[in-house]
Amino acid sequence: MTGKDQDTEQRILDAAHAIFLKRGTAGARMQEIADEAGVNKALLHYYFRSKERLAEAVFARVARGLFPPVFVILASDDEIETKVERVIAHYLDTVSASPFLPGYVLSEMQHHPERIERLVETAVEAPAEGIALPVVAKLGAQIDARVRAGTLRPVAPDQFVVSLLSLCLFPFAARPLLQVSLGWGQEEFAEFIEARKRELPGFFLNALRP
Amino acid sequence: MTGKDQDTEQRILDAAHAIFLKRGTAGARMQEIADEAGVNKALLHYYFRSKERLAEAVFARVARGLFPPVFVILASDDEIETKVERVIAHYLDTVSASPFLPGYVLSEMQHHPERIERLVETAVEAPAEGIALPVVAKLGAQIDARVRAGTLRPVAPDQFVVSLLSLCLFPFAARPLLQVSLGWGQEEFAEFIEARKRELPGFFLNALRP
DNA sequence: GTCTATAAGCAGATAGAC
DNA sequence: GTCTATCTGCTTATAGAC
Repeated sequence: MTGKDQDTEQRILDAAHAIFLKRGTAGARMQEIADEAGVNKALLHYYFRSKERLAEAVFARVARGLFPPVFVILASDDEIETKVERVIAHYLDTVSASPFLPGYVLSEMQHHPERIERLVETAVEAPAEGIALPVVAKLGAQIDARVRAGTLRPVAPDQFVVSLLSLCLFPFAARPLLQVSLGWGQEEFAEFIEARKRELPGFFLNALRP
Repeated sequence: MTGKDQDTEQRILDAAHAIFLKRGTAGARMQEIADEAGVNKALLHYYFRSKERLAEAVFARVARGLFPPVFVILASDDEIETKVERVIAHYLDTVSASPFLPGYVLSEMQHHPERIERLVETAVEAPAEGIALPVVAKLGAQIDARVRAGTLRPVAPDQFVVSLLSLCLFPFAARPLLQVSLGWGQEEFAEFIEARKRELPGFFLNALRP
């Protein structure tokens, strides 16, 4: 449990992470993952038994890193404005470090929706139907109160959340399109994200003004 | 050129469209496409020579249907408000009919960015660097004029376009996640899009208020 | 735990009859 | 143009030595 085997399993998982994100699960090759990890192909099967299971492990790790942290922010007791600012800052900062991430997650979700279901089931203790419903409900109450106070424009909480995620994640998923159609390189895209970090909070909060 | 061969090529392309969108290029099998088209595997190679070429043909057709129409709207002489309303209506209407489309395009772009380049090259007569730059420039001038008139909040035109596309396309790409995490079925998602059709224009235009 | 060697299966592609 | 049959190569997965 300690020592070399722990290390190796982690190295394989990291390697699989890198390769799966770049090529997608279906396009990735076990050989390439083994090379990236600096071990033999057979070891991947020793630790994860099949490509399918390895893919599921990587997807679970990535998805758990991408969504729950933001749900925590949205479920906190912060003001709406603070939540918006925190979510935007969190996403644009963290995802900048691995720009393939949103595209990978969206792609895998589309081709393997059952993975999300399994992921939700093995998550916290409150699977029920719709793991995000409590967060949306709380957010809805918070919005309602502000609307009654006349300090917020009415907006459905699910639309609110989806719009917020859209504005943060889509630009990364569409990066290849943006770079080609606008003639950008790596640097221009990074600048675009930097500018977005500054402009998006104001844009979004302005949309919520009554 | 006329008669059966034209029909067959089209049937194969339609079948490939259906399968590639569902499974992704790497995950799709030529056999499944042949079955869907009601022909033999060998015919796919007769018409398209290789899986790669067939995939490229499908991607080109899909991408040309998804982006140019919206660029036409954005490049028109309509007022900003009208453009926003038209783009939202167009996307939410057309994409509702084939909800796999955004996820497919984003996924393929990520794994085969070179396809976008080839697509842009073989497009209109003005490839240059950045096929969308003229549209963004024109939009930028239009925004500037409105800002000087005090009837619009300043916003960078590229951020404007990306945000608009984000809000329209991301919800479809994230559909599996939304359905699972919010406990939705097909119907609830369709209702969500219907609600979005009504709410999004007001939301977005409110964000642009000075 | 980690390797080499190999099995087993499958997918893309072609040859050739009709 | 369309089919059946087949080839070739690659990929996952396992067996077994160390």
